[in-house]
Amino acid sequence: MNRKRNCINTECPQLKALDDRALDHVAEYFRALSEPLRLRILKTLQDRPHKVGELTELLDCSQANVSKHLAILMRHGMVERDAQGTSAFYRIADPRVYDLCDLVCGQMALRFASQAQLLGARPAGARSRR
Amino acid sequence: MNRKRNCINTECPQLKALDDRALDHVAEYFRALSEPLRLRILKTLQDRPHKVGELTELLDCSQANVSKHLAILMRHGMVERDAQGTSAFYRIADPRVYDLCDLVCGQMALRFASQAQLLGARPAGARSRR
DNA sequence: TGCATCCATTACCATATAGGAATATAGTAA
DNA sequence: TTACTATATTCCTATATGGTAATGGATGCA
Repeated sequence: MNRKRNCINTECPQLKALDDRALDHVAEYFRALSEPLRLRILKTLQDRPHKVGELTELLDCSQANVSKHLAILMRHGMVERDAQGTSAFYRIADPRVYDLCDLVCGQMALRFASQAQLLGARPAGARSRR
Repeated sequence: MNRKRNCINTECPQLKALDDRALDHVAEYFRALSEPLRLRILKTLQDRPHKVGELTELLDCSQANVSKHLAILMRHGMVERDAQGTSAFYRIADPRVYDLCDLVCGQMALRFASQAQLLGARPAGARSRR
C-alpha cells in the first residue's frame, strides 16, 4: 500500500477519522469547486489578484454572477477580498486549492488515457458494457 | 513559491493549462465528491469492498439511493463493480480519491484552527466582519 | 450637492438533483 | 415454469442553485 501522504505540515485527519458532520463540511468544500465558473475564477486569480470588473470582462459574464461566486469562494477561505476605493480586489487565500485541482487533472488524464487505450484495442462500434 | 507537486507519476496538467471544456470535467469530478452520502460510501469502501445491501444497512439509507450514488461514483472511475450472483460488490477503483479528501480535511482543519484562534482573541460577541 | 462608478444584494426564474416509491431486471432455487 | 432475492432504473416531488435583472450602498469626483 504505497499510500502517499499529501499533507505534511498539519495533523491532517483522514477520511476514516471523520464523523458525519465533518463529512458534510468536506462535501461543501468540494461543492464550492464543482462549478466551472468558479474554477475559471480561481484559474484567473492564479496569475495575480484582480478586481471584480476585470474578472467580469476576462470571464465574459455578468458582474452580479462574478460577485456571487466570489462570495462562495470567500466563504470557504479560498480567496480574500481587499477593498480599494470603490473597487474590490480578490486574491488567492489558500494556494493549496490548486493542489486539489492538479490532482484531479492528473487523475482525469490517466483515466482518459486508459479509456482511449480501451477504445483503441476494440473493433469500432464495440461497447465496453451492457 | 514552495509549490509542492502532488502528482509525480503522470504528466499531470495544471489548472493553468486547461481550457474551458477540460474545466467542465474537473468541475464534474468535484461535484461527484460534493455529496455527504457519496463520501460516506467512499469512507465505508476504504476498509474493504461491500455489497449494495451491506452499504444500505451500514449507511442507513434506501437501496435505490445507494445504487444511484454508486452509479455516479462509477461514472467517474472512483469505484468498480464486481457482480457475483445476484449481488454486486463495489470496491475502490482509484485510491487517490482519498488523497483529495485528506487534502481537504487538512485545509479545513487549518482553517478551523485559525478561526478558533480569531474567536479566542476577541471579546465575547465580537463579529469579525460586517 | 449631485452624479457616476463599482460592487453587493435581492428577487425571480429555470434547471439540476437528492430522495422516496414503485417498477424493472437479473440471477437463483424450487 | 413460478417464486424469491438483490440490484438497477424510472417516475415524481421538494429543494438547491446558477443565471439575469433590478436595486441598494459605498466611494470618488465635479
